[in-house]
This record gives sequence, structure tokens and C-alpha cells, in this order.
Amino acid sequence: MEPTKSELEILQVLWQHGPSTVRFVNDKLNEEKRSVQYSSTLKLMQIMAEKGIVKRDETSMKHIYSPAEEEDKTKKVLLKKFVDTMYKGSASSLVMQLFGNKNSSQEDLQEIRDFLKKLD
Amino acid sequence: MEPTKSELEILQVLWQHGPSTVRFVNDKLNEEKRSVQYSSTLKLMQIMAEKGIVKRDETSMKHIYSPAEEEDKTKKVLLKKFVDTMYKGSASSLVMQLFGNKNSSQEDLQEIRDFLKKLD
DNA sequence: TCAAAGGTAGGAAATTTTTCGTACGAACAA
DNA sequence: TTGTTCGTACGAAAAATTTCCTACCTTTGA
Repeated sequence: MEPTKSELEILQVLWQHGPSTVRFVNDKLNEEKRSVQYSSTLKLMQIMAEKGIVKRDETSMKHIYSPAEEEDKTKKVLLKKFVDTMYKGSASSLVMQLFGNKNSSQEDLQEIRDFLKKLD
Repeated sequence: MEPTKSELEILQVLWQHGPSTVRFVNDKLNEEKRSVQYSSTLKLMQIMAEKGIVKRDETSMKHIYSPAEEEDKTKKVLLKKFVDTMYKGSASSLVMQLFGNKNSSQEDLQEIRDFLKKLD
């Protein structure tokens, strides 16, 4: 299913730090993103569990949440959707826009060149 | 300001077809995206005008709406936000994910290579 | 002339998303 | 033991977004 904006923020914490408790996720959100109450984060993560976006390990009293899908898989889906809606599905258009502004770093560009070379 | 999902759909019609009436946009939405009532599209576009996302030419009775910002500028902002939130700002990560699956077309890849070459 | 078609404005309802108050149970420390 | 801390569950409110009903005005064609 489609994660909402807030749900995506939570997924990012889980991706970055691995399976976590609500407390941990809430702390990270407050540190890194925005001020939010514990019960709000809890509720959101419960909803995400209902939707099947995250799995919940209830063996311990402190439930441990983890993403239901691979980070890569989810990102790939969202990226595809983004390309489809914003660039009519043309990946190359996106890349050109991405590097259209001259100020992109040389390392980045070289990295991509190497990567493309390896694809052959 | 931040266009919502529906607002983005409307912007896309305006980008693709140029300044348009509500009627025209509504027709396109129904043809290309989803079934929606005229008054819904009207309302949304009025809201977008209030927000300053689109401008409205009221000289004629049939108001003509056009995007307030350049298509490129808006897309660039949204793309940057996407890269920032999804790939911690790393454009090259995004590109690698984009072409990570082998099935990307050869033309696409060549197009990008040429493009990168020209950047030097 | 005047009815029909097509336009805008605006309120209100419906839906989705987000936030939080509060009840209540478990763990833990004094 | 007992009260404080930390956990979940759940309902409801708030906020944001989306949809549509309806009033009313303008244009047009018969």
C-alpha cells in the first residue's frame, strides 16, 4: 500500500536504524524531523501495522516494529511512480533535470559514468 | 507552496496543454486520470489560485488559468525534495536505483551517457 | 424574448491524514 | 508493598484534502 508522508518518515527511521520500538522512532523523529507526541507516533505505527506497511513483533512487551518490505523494493516503487507522474515515465528526462544545473559535484557525475559503464 | 497530489495532476494538464479553462482541465482529468465532477475541479483550481500556485486571467468570463511558476522550476524543487527525503540528498544513489534493474532501455542509457559527456 | 447551456462563487459534507488525551496494564525501584 | 515510570490500546478531535450541491450570472440560439 501507499505510505503517506508521515508514514514515510517513520519508514526512514526504520530503514536507517533497523527494527525499533515506538519510543526509539519517536525520539528520532523529534531529533531529526519534527516535534511530535509519543502517542501520535504510536498511533501512526499501529495504523501502519494494520495496513501491513510494517510488521510488529509482540513477543516482548516493548513491541518491535520493522518494515514489511525491503527498503529497495519500496523505494523503487515510489521512484517509478514519481518518474511516471512527473516525467511521463522517462527516466532520462529525470536524470537530465537532476544534473541540469551545473553545480552538481564532479564526484557524483563520475560515479554515474562508472556505474553506466559497468552496466554493459 | 507545496502542491498536493490532486493539485499536481492539474498542474500537469496546464504544463502539457498550456493556459486553460476549468472546463478543459476537467475534461482532460476525466479522459486521462480519473472521473471527477466539474465543480470539484473548479474548486480545486480556485484554491490553487488563492494559494498562488496558478494565476488566473479574469478578463473574459471564462477564466484562463496558468501555472504561476515555470514547469522546470517546480519540478526541480519537487525532485530535490524527493532526493533529499528518499536518498539523503544523493543524486547518484537515485540514478543507480533508477537503472539498477537491467531492463532499462539501451536508448535511455545511451542518452544519459551522451548527456553526461556534454556536461564536461 | 426567454429557455437552455455553460460559466463562477461559495458553503458544506465526506474522506483522509494527523495529533493527542486518557485508560489501563506491566515493570521496576524504594 | 506501592507508587512512579514506561508500555499499549483506543476513541475522538483536529487538520488537511477532496468532492459536490446549489445559487446565481452571462451567453447563446431558437
